[in-house]
Order: sequence, then C-alpha cells, then structure tokens
Amino acid sequence: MEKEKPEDKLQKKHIKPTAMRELVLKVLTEQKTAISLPELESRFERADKTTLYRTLKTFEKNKLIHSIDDGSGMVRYALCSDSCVCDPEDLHVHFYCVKCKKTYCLNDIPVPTINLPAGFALENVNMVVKGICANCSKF
Amino acid sequence: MEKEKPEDKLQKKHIKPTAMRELVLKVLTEQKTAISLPELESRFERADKTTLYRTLKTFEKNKLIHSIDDGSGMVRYALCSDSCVCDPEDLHVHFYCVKCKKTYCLNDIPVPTINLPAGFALENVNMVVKGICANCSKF
DNA sequence: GTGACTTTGCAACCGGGTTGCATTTTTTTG
DNA sequence: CAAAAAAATGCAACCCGGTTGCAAAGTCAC
Repeated sequence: MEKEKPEDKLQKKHIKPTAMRELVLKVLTEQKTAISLPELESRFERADKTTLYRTLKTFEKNKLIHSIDDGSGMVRYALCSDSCVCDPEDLHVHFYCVKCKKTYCLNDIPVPTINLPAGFALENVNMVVKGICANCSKF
Repeated sequence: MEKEKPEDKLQKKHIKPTAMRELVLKVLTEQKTAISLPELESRFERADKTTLYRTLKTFEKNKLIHSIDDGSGMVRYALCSDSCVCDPEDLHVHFYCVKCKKTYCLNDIPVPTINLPAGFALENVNMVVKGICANCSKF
C-alpha cells in the first residue's frame, strides 16, 4: 500500500488543501481513536476553536471523516476508511472505553440489521458499545 | 392489569413520594416517547429546572427510568418497563424520528449481541435508529 | 494589481447540564 | 409536641461544547 499525500487525500474529496486543513488531517491520521473538538483543540499550541470546528464540518460534509455520538456528551470524529460511504449499509460499531474515555471505530464490526415496526423508515443507526478497552483491561 | 398507584410505584423503587416526584412520574407515565429535561420543564407552569433535574437523577438511580442518548444533543428519559433491570442483556433499541424529533423506546426489539475484539469488555450498549416514525411517514 | 470569493480569527452568544447554598419541608428523636 | 437532624426544593450562578456574526487575512481568476 503506497502512502498517499495529505493534499491528495483532501483534493480527492474536493476539499481545498489549506495549511490548517493539512495539519488537522495529520492529527486525525495519527490518531487511533476518534477525537472531539476540544481534544483536537488541545493538540495545537494556538489554534482557533472556530476554525477547527469549521474544518471538521467541512471534512464531514465531504465524507472525509464521520461523526460519532458516543454518549460522552461530545461529538467525536474519525477518518472514514477508504471504502466508507457513510451509508446505513456501511455503518460500523463504535466502542467507548469508560476508563480511558477513548472512542474506537470497530471497522470490522458492522451494525446488525434491525427489523423496525411497520411504518418506521430507517435512515441511520448509531451503535455504541461501552466498556473497558483491551488496553485498559490489562491493568 | 390493575392500575398501580403512583405512590406505590415510587415506594417500590425506594423513592420517597413527594408531590413533585408524583407529578413528574405522572408526566412520564402519560408520555409515549422519551422526554428531555427541557421538555419536562416546559410541561410545568412553574417548576425549577434543578428540582426536575435531580428528580430525574433520583429516578434513574433507582431504576424507575432509564436515560437515552439519541444523538440529538439532549439526554432523554423514559420509564422502565416492569421487567426492565437496565442490564446489558435487557437493553432495547431506541428510535429517533428526525421529523418530529421524538424518541421511541422499541421495547420489543432487543439490542443484538456484539462480538467484541479480544480484550474488550462489554458494559453497556446504546443503539439508536434514526429515521421517520410511523406517525410522520403518513404525510 | 484589482475585485470576487474563501478561509481564518476573535468575540460573543446559546443551551443543556451541573453545583453551591440558603430555605423550606419532612423525618427522627427525646 | 418541640427541638434537632435529614431530605427536598428553589434560586442563582457557573461550566462547557457547540455555533454564529463579522471583520481581517489570504487565495484565485482575470
């Protein structure tokens, strides 16, 4: 698998590659778990909350990242996998560790199909498992 | 099925039946969908947010109601069914209507079992389906 | 370079949630 | 029943994530 340049990754999603955006993408790429806006903010010495906020929104709109509501009170964001189309059929389960408070994308675990009552139309599913992650259960 | 008096319902869960608590319980009982703190507040002419807040907390701690994070940005609460023990095995799916913004407890639909990766310990699952409810899809 | 458009930064606001504390109400106890 | 202790309530204020308005800086096309 050859390394893709950050600019290309942005271009591919029709996002103009500014300096800030490349920096944010870098953080997101290095990140193993989903990140919230305040967390992202703390990763920079000096960066404006609004800019980061709008950057995330732009990324999300262009399907570069997806948002996760893990029930922690903050929305978190994670890079979409290459195949991710952010459609209901494509959804994966998320895991929130109550100890380290990190949110993992369980990309390999699809959200099970649900048979809704008559008249209910499905649009999206949010499935978050809470517990202790592999890292934290070592101790 | 014989009607249970509200005081009894509170007593049974070891909650002291005050006037406020009975009123809140009444609203929750009449409510077909899960309710948020601001919504609950608007159901009373004059009631203090803090009191309602603490009432809900008390109810939740004593397993009279359960909380739902439906991704709307507000935590919602709904009465537990009689058999509800608020345990992982007992969890049901919730449905959030993006049109009327109501949250339904799909008590009949259990949350599917998830096989977590090695080392991950399950504690709780939050599964919210978003879409259009039966009522809204009529129009 | 000039003008149109986009991005960024600052300040301020919004709203749900939460806490501290004084007051009222209920319960305990003598 | 009265006094003391405990619990519940009401008010004010705060916290914090999210969001918007607006002006300044940067980018692009011509």
